[in-house]
Amino acid sequence: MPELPEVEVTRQSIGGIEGARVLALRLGKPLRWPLGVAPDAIAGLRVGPVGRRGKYLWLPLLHDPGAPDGAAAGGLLWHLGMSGSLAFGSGLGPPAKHDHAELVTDRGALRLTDPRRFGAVVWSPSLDEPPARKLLAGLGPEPFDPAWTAAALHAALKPRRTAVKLALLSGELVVGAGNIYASDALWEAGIDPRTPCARIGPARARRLHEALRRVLGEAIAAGGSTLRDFRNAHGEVGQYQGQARVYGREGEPCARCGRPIRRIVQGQRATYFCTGCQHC
DNA sequence: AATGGCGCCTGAACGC
DNA sequence: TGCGTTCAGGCGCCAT
Repeated sequence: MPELPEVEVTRQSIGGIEGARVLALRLGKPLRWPLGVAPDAIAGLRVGPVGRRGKYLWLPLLHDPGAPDGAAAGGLLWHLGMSGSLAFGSGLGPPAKHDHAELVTDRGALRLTDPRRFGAVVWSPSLDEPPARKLLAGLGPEPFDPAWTAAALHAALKPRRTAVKLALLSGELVVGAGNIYASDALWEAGIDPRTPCARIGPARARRLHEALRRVLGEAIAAGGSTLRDFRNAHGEVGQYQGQARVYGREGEPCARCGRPIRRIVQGQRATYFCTGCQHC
């Protein structure tokens, strides 16, 4: 579930953890990557403001002011993988089968539930040092960064020959669009998902730039998409799936031209689009 | 260098 | 309490 909107909704819903003191970090079955630090080593640290880069969450952990070793101790990089979600609260109950990480604080526990265990919690001394530096290297620009312009998108498209849908999924053009929002943004922009990137000129790049921001922004406002597992940290489902343009709507009429929406496979992933109003 | 494909895991839905 | 197959929203790694 988690693409940028779901991760951002999660970030916003765990804001209450800022300022909490870490009591313990408990791990269940192995996640995608090892934690990289002894869990005991972070006890006593304070949680700073939660950040997001692409589909990663960054939970800064700080020493108390005036501590001899400075303010920033490091932080935890969280990734929700394909099936992860976070819950935060003081009454979560005992961990269940798919709860594989839990940061216990004096304001409640932050718990990662992740059936498929493609998610991760990784310690890093900062975002600019390994392992965070390596994990975040190669990520494209943030879609809502004012510095990310239509011209920048066009320049990033120009040297690529791959299909634009696949390029969007790679996160190199811009971060955050996964399978749902890549399909929907391309419908919004009227671009066939099979179009080679290099064939997209400035006008269509501008439409795609606008479409990505619109679709991702609407999805955040809708609380994300809940196809199966996703919940925000308060346990609430998202609503975007009900307003998706094309994702998951094979055979239904296109909202713009009425033709049936088609499903194809690109890079072993489903792509949904309208043959009537999306052009190569 | 760029690109395409694989595999990590588990659970649900489907066809037989 | 049927069983085997297919599919699922991510992403690092490998071979080409």
